[in-house]
Amino acid sequence: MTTQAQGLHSHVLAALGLAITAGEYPPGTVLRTDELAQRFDVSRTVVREVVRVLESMHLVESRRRVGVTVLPAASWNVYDPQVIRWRLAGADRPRQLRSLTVLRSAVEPVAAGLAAENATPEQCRELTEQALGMVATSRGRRLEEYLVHDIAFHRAVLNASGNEMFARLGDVVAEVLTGRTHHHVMFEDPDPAAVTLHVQVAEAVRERDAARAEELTRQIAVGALQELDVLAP
Amino acid sequence: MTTQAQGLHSHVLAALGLAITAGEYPPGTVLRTDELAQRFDVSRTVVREVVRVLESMHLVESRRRVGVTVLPAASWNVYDPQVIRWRLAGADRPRQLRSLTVLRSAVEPVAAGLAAENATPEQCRELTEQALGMVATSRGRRLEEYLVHDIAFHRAVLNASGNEMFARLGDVVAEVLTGRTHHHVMFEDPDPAAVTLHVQVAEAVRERDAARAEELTRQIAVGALQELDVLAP
DNA sequence: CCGAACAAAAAGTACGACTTTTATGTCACA
DNA sequence: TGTGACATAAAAGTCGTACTTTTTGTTCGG
Repeated sequence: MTTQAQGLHSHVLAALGLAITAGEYPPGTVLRTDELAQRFDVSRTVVREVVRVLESMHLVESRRRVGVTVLPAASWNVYDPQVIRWRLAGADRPRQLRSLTVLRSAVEPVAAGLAAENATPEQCRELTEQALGMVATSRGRRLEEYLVHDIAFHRAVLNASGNEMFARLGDVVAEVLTGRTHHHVMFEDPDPAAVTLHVQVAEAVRERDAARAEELTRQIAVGALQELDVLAP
Repeated sequence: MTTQAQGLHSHVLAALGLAITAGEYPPGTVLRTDELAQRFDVSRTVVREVVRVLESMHLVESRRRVGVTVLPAASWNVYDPQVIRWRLAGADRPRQLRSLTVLRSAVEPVAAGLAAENATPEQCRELTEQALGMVATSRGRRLEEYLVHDIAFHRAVLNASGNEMFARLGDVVAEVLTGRTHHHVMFEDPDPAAVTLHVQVAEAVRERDAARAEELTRQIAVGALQELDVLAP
């Protein structure tokens, strides 16, 4: 689940990345490549490549004569999808989910407003289609199907905004929505009010009403934040 | 300037990263490690480490029997500070600056609102201090000094928000502000209205007036966007 | 007590041999 | 002529070892 892919490299990378983001090694801990090579039973070459990647994520810092030092969480590249996945898989998943939801609540309304101005007819269609898909699957414990449409909807909004920085948050949103759904008690259907809001956002975008699209999306975001408060007090 | 640091690795990484993000290699281009090793006159070991890092940024993909394939811009990790720096150094700097400013305009107001709720006295002091610093250096072509305070101010807001995702955008904002200043004609002093707004934001945060802090920051953001329209029509 | 020479430790780099995967071309068979 | 099995080779992946470079801690002399 974490991050498969074949190859020794991936394996070691996942193991170390997960361990570090989980706080298993307190900041300042030093690791030696030789030791790691031995521990994972791979060559130093592989370990070095892994360390370089970890270094590019600012999870560790490698210095001569010292070793590989684990960096404090404050310097991690928390926007790296890989890092996000590791952290969501780890212990402080609730905290992480909250940070990301707050980020969403800032970005998505603005993105929706821009989408209303920039969306192509094709993108409008996609948006409407996914909103309708949400309606169709919003009742009868079809949460998994609903999730697919939900993710596709938000991704579509972000893409239609025409801003690449927004568009690239699609993966993040997907992770958050997935995490949220899988943390819910799976017997409850989604909030009907939220579903309606999504349909209305699609409408607003189609009608080029930027202000309304933004405001409606803001309401969705508020709902998501409140929901989070209920789950993790 | 781009990204110093010593070592063959850094050198090759910078060269390749810069070239790829500059669009020098169209997506789909395949590079072979042996060829690269020869071209940069380093060992295959070094090239492999570089490729691994590039791969973690989703700039390239390495496949057996095929080589290292350059990926389309849509899959790049555009939130990676390193990638941002490369792109800002390259040709489509204006586009990049605009994307990032739009992102700022979405995030910073919300961050300011949260800062009003969460800022520690220490953070309030820092905020005020930087705002005053901006005032002090806002006249008399002291743009470089002004920039330092401007960056520190926005960084302080993002940090005070208490949200780590926001906090980590400090570097991005720093890049944007720096880029903007260095692109301006360096004879104009900053807009006095903008300076005032910063002072007012500091006030609002100090007085725990979240709505006002948010609104004022939104005005700053609007100003930044308009300014961008003037520069890059 | 301080500074400079020194020694050791760990990462950085290089090279060469070997393994594994896989795209592609080939050949036989239908 | 088309199709599927098979062989081939190309390129990345992995490993081990030897050597270089930087950095730090220590020791020795002033």
